[in-house]
Amino acid sequence: MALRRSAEAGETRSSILDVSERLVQTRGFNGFSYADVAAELGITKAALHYHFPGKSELGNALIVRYADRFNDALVGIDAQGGTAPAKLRAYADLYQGVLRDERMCLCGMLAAEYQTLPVPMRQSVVRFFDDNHTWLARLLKAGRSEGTLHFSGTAHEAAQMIVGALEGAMLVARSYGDADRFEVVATRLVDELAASRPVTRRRA
Amino acid sequence: MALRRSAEAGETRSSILDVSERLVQTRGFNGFSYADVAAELGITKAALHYHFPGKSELGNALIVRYADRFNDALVGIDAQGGTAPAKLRAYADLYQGVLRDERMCLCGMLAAEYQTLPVPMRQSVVRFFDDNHTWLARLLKAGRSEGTLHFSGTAHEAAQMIVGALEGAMLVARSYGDADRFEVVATRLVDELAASRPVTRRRA
DNA sequence: GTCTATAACGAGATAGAC
DNA sequence: GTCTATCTCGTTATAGAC
Repeated sequence: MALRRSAEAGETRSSILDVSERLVQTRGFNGFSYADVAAELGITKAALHYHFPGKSELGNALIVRYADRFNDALVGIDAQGGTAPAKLRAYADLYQGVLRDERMCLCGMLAAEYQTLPVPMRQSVVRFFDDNHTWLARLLKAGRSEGTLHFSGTAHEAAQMIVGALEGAMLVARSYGDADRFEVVATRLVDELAASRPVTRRRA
Repeated sequence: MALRRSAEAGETRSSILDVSERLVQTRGFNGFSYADVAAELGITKAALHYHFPGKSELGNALIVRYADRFNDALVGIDAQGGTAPAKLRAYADLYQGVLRDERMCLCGMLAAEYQTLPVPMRQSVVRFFDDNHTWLARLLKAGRSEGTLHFSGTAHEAAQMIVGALEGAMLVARSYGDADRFEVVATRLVDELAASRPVTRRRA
């Protein structure tokens, strides 16, 4: 499809990852093929197999790169300072950016297909969620300490809820082709946590 | 695989739906085949095509049956009375029951694969979510009126958040093979809404 | 209603030339 | 690094016998 300029320094490799990533995020790991990627890049399937021996290796490389990029974004949020609620909003905006591209979170998509994934990919997906939970729990603890975030139960539980709520909101919003649906939920979620209110209840 | 007794009154048809439903909920619509279903039922693929001409028809029948069953459950919750928070908890328990079976919500799974689905299936998926939002919004409004549920914004927005949060919690919990993760989130969600607290904030 | 048989296609993957 | 050519298998689907 697209014209082919001569490949330089891992350019093909990253192009393959770019196209595959978009296809997985929109169609799922079981919903795209080497042929799709090859056609779009104007190369052959055999060339793909040179860079990634099998779909399993390609899939795992996708998750690792995605998780790295996501972690970089989290570091960036921490680096630029701001209040805990602002950081939480920035976190939600990461998801929103994905959805505005008409994509599902890569790992949210793979979570749906989890039982059909090669084992290495499964581990990478779980690691992605673990990293998110850890980062969020730290943010939530800090926010609670400084009195800017309020929630019941442990920070880790709240973190799990946030990740789940954002992933689920993306999942459903995509069926409506309506990113605004996500925005409403994300705003509610952040505002609920940032709202000043008494937290006077039991834990689960 | 399973032994075959002679088919009576639509029994084969419903067996096909049962097996297919489980396969879609665990592996996805693009992750199962007629061969899988046929093997498990001990019949041939050709027999499947007699009952459901194509995968599209089978898929749509799955959603319709699932949505009907879900709606029956909602009617059941309404029928047995109880407080709005109790009904909300019962709603969350519907999801939990699915997850304890190591399944994803059928329509949550299909939402992930949305862009690869035949158009009739897409419409049925959206209808499922619409029905859920409608039912929940009605419950939320009633709860707010009687002072047992508290939330900011419109009931419909809150309903969208609840559906998304439950779907997302299922999605992630399944990757951990840990239904308890869902339980924690569901309990938090219900408790947050049932908690008596001032609602003194702006809408999104 | 269910079977056998087979068509038609696409998937993931490999060998070996350039 | 990329190609052509090919292989093997799985998938959806149909024709026609029983």
